[in-house]
Amino acid sequence: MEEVRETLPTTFLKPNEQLQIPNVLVTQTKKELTKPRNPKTSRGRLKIEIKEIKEDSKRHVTFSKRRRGLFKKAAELSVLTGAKIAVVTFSKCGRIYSFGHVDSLMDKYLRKIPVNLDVYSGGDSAEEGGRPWWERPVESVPEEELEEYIMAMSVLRDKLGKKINDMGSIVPAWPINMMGWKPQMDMQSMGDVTDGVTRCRLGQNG
Amino acid sequence: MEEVRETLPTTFLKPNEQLQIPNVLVTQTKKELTKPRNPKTSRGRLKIEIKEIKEDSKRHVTFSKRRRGLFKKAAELSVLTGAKIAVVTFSKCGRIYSFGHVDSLMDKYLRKIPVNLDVYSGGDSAEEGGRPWWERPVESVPEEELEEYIMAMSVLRDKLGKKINDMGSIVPAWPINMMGWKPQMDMQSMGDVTDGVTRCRLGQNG
DNA sequence: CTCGGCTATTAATAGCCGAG
DNA sequence: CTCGGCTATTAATAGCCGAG
Repeated sequence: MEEVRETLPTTFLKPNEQLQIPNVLVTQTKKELTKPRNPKTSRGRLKIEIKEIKEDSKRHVTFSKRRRGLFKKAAELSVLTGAKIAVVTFSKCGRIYSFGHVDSLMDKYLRKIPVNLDVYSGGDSAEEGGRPWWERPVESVPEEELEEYIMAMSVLRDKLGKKINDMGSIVPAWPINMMGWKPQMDMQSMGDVTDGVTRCRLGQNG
Repeated sequence: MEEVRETLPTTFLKPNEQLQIPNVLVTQTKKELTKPRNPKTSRGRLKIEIKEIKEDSKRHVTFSKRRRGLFKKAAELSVLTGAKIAVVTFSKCGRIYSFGHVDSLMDKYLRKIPVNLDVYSGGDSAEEGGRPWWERPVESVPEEELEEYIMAMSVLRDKLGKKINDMGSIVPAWPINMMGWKPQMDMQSMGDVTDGVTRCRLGQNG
């Protein structure tokens, strides 16, 4: 694997901090500073069970790493097959990361109502039904009932598309950079929707 | 311009065919049928360059395989970190595959205007700018201009969410199964938008 | 032609350190 | 505490084969 110096800055984008552009020079310096590792320091990649990681710190790291991996995969797939791909991830803390084409639109309007639609009952009753949630059918969702709303949204989306097409015809597509966004909503309203969310990062500090 | 052959291009999910649940027994049988492989038959995974695959057949296979891989990754990330993830892939032929939470909504309304928004100029001028499209900034897109539309969509989305929340509170989330969808639009209208799309699978047959 | 299944091999990443 | 960078190891997958 080559030394991909990701220009992915400031992993999580704190509200008060400024974006810091990483210098390539620093990388080299850091590498020299770290003392050569003992031959058997790392235990290598360990096999893990696919279930929710309880420890906040660990989960955070995993989210960050795997999200990057996921985006890379998406990028590769897009280039290899010429497909258009959109990926959106909502972290438990409510942070939104996105990647891809349609994504740009997604983000823009999810920014308004981030957690509103994704109402979980609370815990992870995911695998209790015998199958994880992503393998369950959608039969239980009455599609017809939603048609009217969807139609309306389609019309709006159509307008939106036309407008953008009009303005930004220079750009092949108007993607968004890999980047974290803090949802622009108050913690209060978030608390209304999902109870545990606001306490995501407070468990260890408070 | 070639003519459309009578064979339906539906490789993935013919409208008249039923989804077939794979039996475990069949697997065993097949394994027995295949003769034991020569010790050095497979060359193993070969390193490939990340650029568009020209051969249609090969690209198709890659799309199918890597899409599955991507969805699996997304699923794992979702379970491990408790994040909500949505992934949408548009194949070059216009087929839509989706995965995840928000996704369900995405699909529903992308189904109406699939290729409309993702107007490519045509070819792959992706990497000409020095960077691939997904690493470019979005500065060139005037966000403010779109606010009104987005606001309108947000309102609609809000309503939609409430309605769903009202109806389907039993379901923890209303995901969509991994599944291929043929976009429900005529080839004509597709031809209006992107010129090359309709000729996706016709190059080798005619 | 088109796709699922099979391996050898590459690519992703879990845990660990060190710095801030 | 929080995060980037480093390896040993697991997980994904390119090409191939056989069936429909």
